[in-house]
Amino acid sequence: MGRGKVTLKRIENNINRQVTFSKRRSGLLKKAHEISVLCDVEVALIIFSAKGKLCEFATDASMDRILDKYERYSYAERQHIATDHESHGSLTLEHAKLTSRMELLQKRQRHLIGEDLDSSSLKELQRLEQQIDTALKHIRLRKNHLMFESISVLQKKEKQLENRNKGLSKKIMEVENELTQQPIVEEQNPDDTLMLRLDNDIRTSCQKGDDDNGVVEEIPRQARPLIVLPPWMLQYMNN
Amino acid sequence: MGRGKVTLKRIENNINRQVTFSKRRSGLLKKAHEISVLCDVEVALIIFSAKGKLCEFATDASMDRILDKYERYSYAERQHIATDHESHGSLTLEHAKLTSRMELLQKRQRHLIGEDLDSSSLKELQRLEQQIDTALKHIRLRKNHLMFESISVLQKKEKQLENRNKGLSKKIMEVENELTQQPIVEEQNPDDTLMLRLDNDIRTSCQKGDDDNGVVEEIPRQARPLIVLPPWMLQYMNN
DNA sequence: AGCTATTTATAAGG
DNA sequence: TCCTTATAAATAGCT
Repeated sequence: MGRGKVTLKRIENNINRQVTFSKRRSGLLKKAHEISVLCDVEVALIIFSAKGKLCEFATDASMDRILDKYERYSYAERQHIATDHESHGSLTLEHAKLTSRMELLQKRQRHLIGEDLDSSSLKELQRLEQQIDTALKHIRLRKNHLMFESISVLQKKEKQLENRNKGLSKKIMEVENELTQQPIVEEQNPDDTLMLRLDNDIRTSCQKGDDDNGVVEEIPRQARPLIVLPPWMLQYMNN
Repeated sequence: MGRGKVTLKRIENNINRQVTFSKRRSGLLKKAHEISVLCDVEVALIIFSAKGKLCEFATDASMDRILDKYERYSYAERQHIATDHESHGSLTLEHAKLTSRMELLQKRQRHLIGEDLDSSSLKELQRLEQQIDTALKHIRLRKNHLMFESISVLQKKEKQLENRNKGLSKKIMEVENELTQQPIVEEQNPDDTLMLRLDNDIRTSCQKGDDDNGVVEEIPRQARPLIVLPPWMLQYMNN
């Protein structure tokens, strides 16, 4: 339909192709619309221009509904054909992969927390035991590190507070001496009464991780500071 | 284009509508094909007849690729509109959920094997340690169970073999005694030389799981059978 | 983008 | 559903 006959072949002239695209695109959209109205059917039309611009038409059922329907329809068809497509099929495929991977992870996780072991062989159990043993070492190492860190921070704070208290006491004494015959009030850090000296307890409980002997951060017994623990930390000392 | 002008309105005559649909459908498909070839663009056309029959056309890029592209394209557009569709959207949603869940699982798994602990607090580490400790107990319990089971089976077999050997020896002796002056051949199960008496080793190594004392299946020292291990099992006795 | 000669699509009828 | 044919529509090549 036009002054010349068309051969079904890509139009090489860039401009011509562009123009023809424009014209035919509108024609196609119009016809899609017409058939949908005249014949009362659902139509979805998607056109990507060479530059990647999207142009679409869909019956009022809306594009998504139609695509959804299409997916369900064609899925049902190829349910057993198992054709692997890259894109959409791959989402389904991905989904399946993820699900199975997840199941594996969950199973492994159950094993790691000591559940569901009935199906495991002796060899698998052995490997599991070793892995968990190593894990335990790492965790205790990290825990000890955190605890000692926390402890030394607290000790520093304590020192600072004590020093400040001394300074304050001194000042008060001086002030009181200046004001003749006022009774001397002894200042004491109220926290001191709550602190517990737990050097030995810590040393034992932190090393309680039996096999850890070679792994625990070794702080030489003599070099290690006298550790003073606040009571809330006691819970972390027990297994 | 036809003998009469068409008005854009649903064709009420059932037959006519059906016929027109048929004709226009092929026309539409043809035009879709033409534009895709002539203008070198991607086209996807989906038509559902009134009866629900599917009719489709897609450039050789394949329907799925184009629909996928469309999805991505339009997803980018409505990224924040957050329209929830039933199937398609939910597949994507499912996918996202699965992915994030998986990441969680993987993270937890890393923790369980003692990796990636830097971000964990003291409290978390404490819980992890307890959980793993429990897991270790369960695993060792199961391992011990399997080993003792295997051992007792082997012992039974050994007994049977020994008895059979005795019977055979006896028989041979009798036969030999019958045949005057034949030299006596001593029969011995060749496996006997490979067996190792490891009662003590087992008892110590199986209980080596330190904290297990209260958990290990207690087989009273005296009631426990003398355990004879085949050499291949030795590897499972060491940590 | 608009024009128009021409090709194409298709409505109506069998 | 397919064929025919008159005619409406679409559009190629120009401007």
